[in-house]
Amino acid sequence: MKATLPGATVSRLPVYLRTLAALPSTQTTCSSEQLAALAGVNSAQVRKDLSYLGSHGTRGVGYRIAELRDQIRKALGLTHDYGVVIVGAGNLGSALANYGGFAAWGFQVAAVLDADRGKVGSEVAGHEVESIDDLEAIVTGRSVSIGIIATPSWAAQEVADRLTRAGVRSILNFAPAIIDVPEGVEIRRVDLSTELQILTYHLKQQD
Amino acid sequence: MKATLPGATVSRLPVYLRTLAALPSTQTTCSSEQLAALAGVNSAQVRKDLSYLGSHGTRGVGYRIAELRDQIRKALGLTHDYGVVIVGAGNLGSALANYGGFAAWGFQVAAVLDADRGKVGSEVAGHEVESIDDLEAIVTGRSVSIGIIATPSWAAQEVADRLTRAGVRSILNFAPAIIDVPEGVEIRRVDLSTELQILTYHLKQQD
DNA sequence: TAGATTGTTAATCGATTAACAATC
DNA sequence: TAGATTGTTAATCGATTAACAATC
Repeated sequence: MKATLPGATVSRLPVYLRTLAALPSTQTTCSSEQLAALAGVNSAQVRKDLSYLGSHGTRGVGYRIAELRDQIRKALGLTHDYGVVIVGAGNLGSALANYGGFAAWGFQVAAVLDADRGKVGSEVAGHEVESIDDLEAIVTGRSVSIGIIATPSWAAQEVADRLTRAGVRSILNFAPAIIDVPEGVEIRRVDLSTELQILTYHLKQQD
Repeated sequence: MKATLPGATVSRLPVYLRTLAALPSTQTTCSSEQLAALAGVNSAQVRKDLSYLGSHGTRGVGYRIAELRDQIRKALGLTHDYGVVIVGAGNLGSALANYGGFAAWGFQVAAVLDADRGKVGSEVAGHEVESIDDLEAIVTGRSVSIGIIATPSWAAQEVADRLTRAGVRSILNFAPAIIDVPEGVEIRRVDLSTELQILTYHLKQQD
């Protein structure tokens, strides 16, 4: 396997993984053509992506599904569980905490934090909401490796600073703010209104 | 302005818009260098993106903030309001309905729908949850142009089919499913576990 | 004028995809 | 063998960015 995969390939691997999971369990092999159709991409792209994994399909046959699934999981680092801390116990934080898909992919919610004392102690998705004051202790003590920011925008940068100082190197930011993080920390942004605004651009184009 | 903007430019425009909004109100012009630093991109890229808009900055000075904001809004089609229907009143649907940023950018939640009769009639973010049976009537009657799918995966395709048949041409899909839509319908996917899995890839790379 | 900053070119980089030899 | 499908090449496409003339 190549030391680093192209970024576009990395972002398609999860899609392939979900596509494979949706295949009927009677099927044991799968062609790049079928995978491409289900994932909505080009079949040459599927083959190229998979070739980066050192995944060896069989010419004339296709890829063995079970083997391919394992290779993708390994490439993505999904071979063990990751502790996740959700910061912000509002509607979004609660929705995330309740998200069933977490555990299925090896993500364990280690804690749900909030700055609002009124929320601390209440229950969200089986987790007692804890105080953001304990962020550092929780990150260290519970081996948290991923932080999810579901706070208001104005609080996002400070939360990110505290997370990174505590050793978190991967952050998913749902607040509509651009956040600076030190070198070596990976941050991804999921922004609802950006998505909506991209949609409106395309709506406008159609008129 | 060019008839169509490069895709990458379209997805950066919302970021510029938010960056401009965060600038101190005493500032009236802004250089590509400053905008780039705040948005986290290259300044040549900012200038290129803005040149597509026919936006004319002033050499030696920069861009007039108010004018630039209006041009970006116009380019994105944010000059009028859009009706949005949220399908699925679970945690995620509720979080979306409660999302404050909607109205600020001209998105009006026209309805929140659910298939569960137990949820119909309950209140979510000031909206009485309505039955999914009325989807078509609501889309047509309330001029809905954007559909948000916040249902379980297995229901996502059918909801998309019903939305597009009712005339919706822009869909934001939060269900972790690949959905087929007819030509001319724009669909964007926001997938929490894909984002997390991309983060784990980078975590793995650092070890 | 001198300094600053745009708008645009041209080079580069990375991603996509058609095509096909290799081979099961 | 004949048919199917991979793995990879090479062409193409689109996006990024350094550099700088234009010009406020």
